[in-house]
Amino acid sequence: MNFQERKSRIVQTVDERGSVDVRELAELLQTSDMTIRRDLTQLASLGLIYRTHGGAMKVSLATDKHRFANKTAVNAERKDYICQLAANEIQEGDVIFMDCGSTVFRLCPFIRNKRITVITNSLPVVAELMHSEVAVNLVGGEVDKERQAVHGLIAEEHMARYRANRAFIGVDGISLANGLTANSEKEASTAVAMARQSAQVYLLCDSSKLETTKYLQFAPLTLFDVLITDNAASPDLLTAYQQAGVTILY
Amino acid sequence: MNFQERKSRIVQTVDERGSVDVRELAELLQTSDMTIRRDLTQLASLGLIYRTHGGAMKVSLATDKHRFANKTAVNAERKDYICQLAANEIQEGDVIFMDCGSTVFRLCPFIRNKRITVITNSLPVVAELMHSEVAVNLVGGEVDKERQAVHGLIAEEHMARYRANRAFIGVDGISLANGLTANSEKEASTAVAMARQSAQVYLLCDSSKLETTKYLQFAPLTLFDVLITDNAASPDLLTAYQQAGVTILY
DNA sequence: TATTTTTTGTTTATTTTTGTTCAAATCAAC
DNA sequence: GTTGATTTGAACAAAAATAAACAAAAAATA
Repeated sequence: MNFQERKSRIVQTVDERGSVDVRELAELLQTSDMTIRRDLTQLASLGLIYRTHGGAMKVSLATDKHRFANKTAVNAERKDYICQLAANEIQEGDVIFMDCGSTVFRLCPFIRNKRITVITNSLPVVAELMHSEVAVNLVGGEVDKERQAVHGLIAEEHMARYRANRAFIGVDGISLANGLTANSEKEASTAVAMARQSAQVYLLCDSSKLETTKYLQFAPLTLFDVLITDNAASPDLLTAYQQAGVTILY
Repeated sequence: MNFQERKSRIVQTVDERGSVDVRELAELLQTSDMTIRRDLTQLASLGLIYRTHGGAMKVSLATDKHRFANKTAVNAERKDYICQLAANEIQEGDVIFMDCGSTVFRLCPFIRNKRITVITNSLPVVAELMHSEVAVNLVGGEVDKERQAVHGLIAEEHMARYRANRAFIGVDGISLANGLTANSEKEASTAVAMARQSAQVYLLCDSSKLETTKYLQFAPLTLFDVLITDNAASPDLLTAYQQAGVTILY
């Protein structure tokens, strides 16, 4: 068995079974774990399979969300810490925008009992606030099933009709050099639209996202007024941001 | 079983069953409670599930659909018969309005696999069509928590932006003498707004509602083009309606 | 055949994931 | 409210998987 053949059999096996682990493949193909690992790394870089810790999966089974889920430690505590800070900023009677990011979603439990109005394009946020004290205004337009959110032209027109006291938005990446970046054009334009209509714009961003850059550069750091992050961020980094004129809460 | 697969299966199980507890999952996936808890925290932070004390729930508008579902159970067979007739009217490529009535909600299973666009103000309809072939356009505006729907000025403006081939609307009462009547002003005005924007308007109305009158008289019989009802209606009654110029499908 | 290149296997240190224990938080029933 | 049972997450330890370095084997080339 030459190594081309071995690799094609790996792809075949992964496709058949959906997922396999290194040990199984080594057994099946009568070779060492290390060789399998090397093969998997290579095949994954070609996009033929999706590499997991301990094995591999069929690409189609690993949705974007799961792919993200499988990445290292998405710190729930950090997000909750951030959301607690964010919730403290909210006043009774406020009208606030909430976008469809996963960090922003976690804000829901902290505002359940406040007498405020939330304008959002996120269906999970609506579901979460359905039985709460909060008055909800849902942004209309085309439903993006993947993100469980509403985006697009009509959605932006809708948002332009309202003025809010605060907007809470998330980003995929933020850096001093490249400003705010995102993985998706849709989320980016929604964030901008919400920011435009709000007196005070809060960026919710856990420290792991600081100084990371995603493919779409969509706004400068001046889009928001306050960056809320967690206390795991390095002090040097925070100082650098402050010197660049960014107000930080942590 | 690698850990990515485990997380996929957790999400899958939660979606299937609606809710599960930590112990069950640990048993099912042959792992420890702590591992399950860690997975749940992570998945929850991504918004894929909703973490509860002791387990997890499906994040979906469907979470509190049971109340609505109970309402739909009244005259279920008649309604399904009506919906089947309604679904037959729909062509591939159509754009249709669906309002927030319980009869109209039951149309969802019949259109899951059609390549059409649905414009609706009903959150249960959106939840139901989230995982279907149908493209969904959600009407924006203030969320009416009691009816799980969107109503109001902005909602009507939103609907006025679109033209549809067909509208499927429900009413609480219909009679030759009083025309269309409703229990709620909100639902009535939505129905009228949808009718105005559609080439063909279908009224879905089980026979128990024929010749009943509710408190709000909101439109004449000419609002709609076709009345779809069930075959439990008395022939005399149907004849009377036809003589009054109503097109009936049953 | 000898030499180079490529591929594979082994060892080791590092990283990631999992399991256990225990104090604190949460929930439910009173 | 208070109590008591259950659930939780933090800390730590154990297990598993990984990548890097290097050596051995196989293949390609001269």
